Amino acid sequence: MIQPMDSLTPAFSPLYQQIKDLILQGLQTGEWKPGEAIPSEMDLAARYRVSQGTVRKAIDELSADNLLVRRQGKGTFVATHAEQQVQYRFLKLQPDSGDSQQEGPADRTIIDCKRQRANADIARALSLRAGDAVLLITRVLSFAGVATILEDIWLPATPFKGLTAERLSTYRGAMYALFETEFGVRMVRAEERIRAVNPDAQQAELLGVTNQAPLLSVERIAFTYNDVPMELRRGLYRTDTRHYRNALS
Amino acid sequence: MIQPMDSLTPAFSPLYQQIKDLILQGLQTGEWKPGEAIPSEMDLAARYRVSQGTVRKAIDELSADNLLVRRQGKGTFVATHAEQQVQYRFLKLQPDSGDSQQEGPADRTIIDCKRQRANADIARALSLRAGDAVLLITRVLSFAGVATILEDIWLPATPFKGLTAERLSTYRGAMYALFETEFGVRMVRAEERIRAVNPDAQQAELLGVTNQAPLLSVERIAFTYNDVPMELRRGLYRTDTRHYRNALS
DNA sequence: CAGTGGTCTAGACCACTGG
DNA sequence: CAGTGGTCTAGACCACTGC
Repeated sequence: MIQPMDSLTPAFSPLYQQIKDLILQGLQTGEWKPGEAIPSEMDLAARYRVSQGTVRKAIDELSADNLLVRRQGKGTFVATHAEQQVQYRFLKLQPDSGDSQQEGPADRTIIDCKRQRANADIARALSLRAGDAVLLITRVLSFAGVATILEDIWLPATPFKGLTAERLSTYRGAMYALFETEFGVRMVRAEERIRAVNPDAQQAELLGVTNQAPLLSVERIAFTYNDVPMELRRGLYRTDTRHYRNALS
Repeated sequence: MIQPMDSLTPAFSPLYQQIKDLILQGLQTGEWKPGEAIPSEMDLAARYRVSQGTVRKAIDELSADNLLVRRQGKGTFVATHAEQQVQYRFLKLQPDSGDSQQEGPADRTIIDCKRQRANADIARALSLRAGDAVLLITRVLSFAGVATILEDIWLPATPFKGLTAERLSTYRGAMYALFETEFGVRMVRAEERIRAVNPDAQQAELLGVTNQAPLLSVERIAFTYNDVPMELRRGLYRTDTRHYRNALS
């Protein structure tokens, strides 16, 4: 039940926070799908019996978290990885000079896609049990013809049942867009751990470098709604003509 | 002059944006110094002849940018690098296991602090002219007794006139806190470019690693108010027991 | 033109802090 | 207790979109 602020209620939360949670629920249950419009602020205000300003504050925060996108005059939309200007929203590797837009899309080569049992590490990262089934995708990204990123991607097998190397190869668009449209899994945020490492012989071969070449090791865990981890990525990045860019504030 | 919204005015901006700019101006001119309280929302509303809600929206955005900090019941304060829980606000290197808080403060050793003329690279990064005077500080940070970070820090000589190795060594607290209190320079945001590299012989020596050891190269430009660059840092990070952590959303 | 989000106001009341 | 920021409302009007 929606409750106005009240210090006597043991665990009270502001109204806008409750509205935020209700909207979030609509997103998780798929009532509103990525790319679709949610009801207008006035409609939501009527539905939840609160003022438009309260709904507005809830939507403000959700759109600050990149879960919703407001478009003046049109409506408020569920954020999506498809139909986005930038090809890779979470990839921070940029050319040292010039714009990553102008050089055209990366060339993606699937090396492998197989079913495995998760070891302890993988299971912990994905909140699974050791031995649970996972998919392991290995691929290489090349920019301007140069192999630059080699990554292993682990996905829990159940939500991604039916994903094949074939489907990955033929899909045009970001992998996260495919996850949305084919499996209903939307990645919302991610955490990365970065190190400097040397590749092993096989990795060096795939990236066309020696095994003394220093590479960036980027381990990413991506989360869907509700902070549920749905992907583990371990990438090796060449940084001889590119760099990982980060903004601090 | 403060203007309400009006489509006929050629370059109009929302009232709250104008208030935001006015507050920003007070921060830049030092009317309100780091750590101090700014006037209450009601006072500012009266001063600028707008409603409290409009002031509130301006402060909301400034505090989202980490320029102000709200404290319910007390007031709104100018953000500061001093009196902060975390020792290093911009340093994202964390121990692989455990908390960076519990292991105690880093040991800081100043290797060198000298006056130089900026070369083209340094000058461009700091928006100076080649040949302008800069300070170059070289230091090593050690965690739990292990030399982990070696960094060169370039500062424009004029605003930091009088900074010495002696002062840097004796100051207890973050370097950015010293910049605030002694030179009135507050760092507001920063950009980093990260690569994997090998050290040269001298760098390897200072970090106690071989010159085949892969290291993180972190180049940071820090900005004060108004996007003015005031510091260039080039750091080498050991990542054998630590990692650079980043949150993506 | 109607419908959407965006701005602004005035006023009420709540929650938190410190004297 | 007074003073601060935090929440919530109701209503007005502006700016943008698409029909």
